[in-house]
Amino acid sequence: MIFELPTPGFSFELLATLGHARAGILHTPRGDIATPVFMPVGTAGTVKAMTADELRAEPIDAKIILGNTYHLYLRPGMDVMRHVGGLHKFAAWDRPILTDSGGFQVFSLSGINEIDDDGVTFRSHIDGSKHRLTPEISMEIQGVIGSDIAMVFDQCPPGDAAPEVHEVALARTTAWAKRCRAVARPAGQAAFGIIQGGIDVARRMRHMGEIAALDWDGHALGGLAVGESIADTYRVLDEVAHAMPADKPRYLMGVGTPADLEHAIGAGIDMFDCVMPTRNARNGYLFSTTGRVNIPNAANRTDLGPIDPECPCSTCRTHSRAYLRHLYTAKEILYARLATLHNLTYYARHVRRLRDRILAEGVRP
RNA sequence: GGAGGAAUGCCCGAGCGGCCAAAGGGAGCAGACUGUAAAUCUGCCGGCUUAUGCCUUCGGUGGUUCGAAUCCACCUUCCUCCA
Repeated sequence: MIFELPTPGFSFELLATLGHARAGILHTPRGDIATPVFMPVGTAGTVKAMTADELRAEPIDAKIILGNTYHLYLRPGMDVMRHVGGLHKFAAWDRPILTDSGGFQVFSLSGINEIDDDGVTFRSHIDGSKHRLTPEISMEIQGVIGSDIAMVFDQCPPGDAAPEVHEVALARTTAWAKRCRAVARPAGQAAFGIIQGGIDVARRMRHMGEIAALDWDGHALGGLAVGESIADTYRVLDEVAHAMPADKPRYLMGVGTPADLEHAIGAGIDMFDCVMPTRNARNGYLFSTTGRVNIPNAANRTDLGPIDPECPCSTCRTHSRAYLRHLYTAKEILYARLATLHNLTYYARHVRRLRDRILAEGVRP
């Protein structure tokens, strides 16, 4: 079953469902994206430590990656971005790119910004200079970046925020979503709305209604895994995800652990992004079917086995835990590359395995 | 041969009478990381331990003192300068 999305060139094909879980294909002008999908995060125009070729090649074979409005706006800046003709050419990435709007930075950089109803004034984390981000500016920047999927500029409150804070953020996010919707986008750029509301299901459902009414190409759940308990995260997913419009892709922003992904897919989510595989790789945390591997641990000092005996990545096929531990300990640059390659492979295979199960055991819609 | 200087916990290195089990850094050990201010950050790091507790430590031996890593004497080792 194929659903045409509002933006020309985009459609969402549902292949199978298994309970609330779904397997499908998001068709875009720059290529198909098999869902559920994990999107590696490339905030500053690079999935840290990886080349575009490595991301495209098996076993990672990333169909889409992320970029970030706030970071790319600050550096290299929009003049450079215009000059080079957008992020695809700049980063030599010809597959789809999704850009986050800078909304998450309203949360993560809350110490250096001021929010008002019109937008957010940031202090650059690079040089302290002041910058303004509004829904219109965010969409304009995402247009210059030339991403395939733009996200609306939202306000993401922390997990422990009071109800009043959520209500204000909700009203703002809806108002900002309408303004984002009104901005003309470059041809071939889709846009997703973002549903906030914290861990209150009723609030979430209410906001979903407000956002879904604006005719997006997809919908995202924002503001989860931002400090609330895992139980709360899962409860919201269980009650909200399957209620999101079924004819459009459903994206859970910023999540999560392999277990989180499995749970969320079961709840009906189609798309994910998270810094966990890349950041944790650099910080010594490697994923394995045999359990987590803290590579700096002394236990790995003389272990000649691979990180994961079942992993087909070149890191696991070529190098031992002992060697990786040595590279990590010696702060060798190669470590970051080998570790990131492995963790992204683990995530890609994890999600593909879950997708295959839905296709094998599910039913055609 | 003579004159100075120095020896501190795994390493480097502060301390120069009590607030010193001894700053700081490194190494080591463990942990955190969820729309990336992160190749970052946190904790432990003499022993026993729940400890604001006890025990053993600052080259060695002896001494001064209520009290010494800190002062004195001698010894050992190393460094610099003069012959």
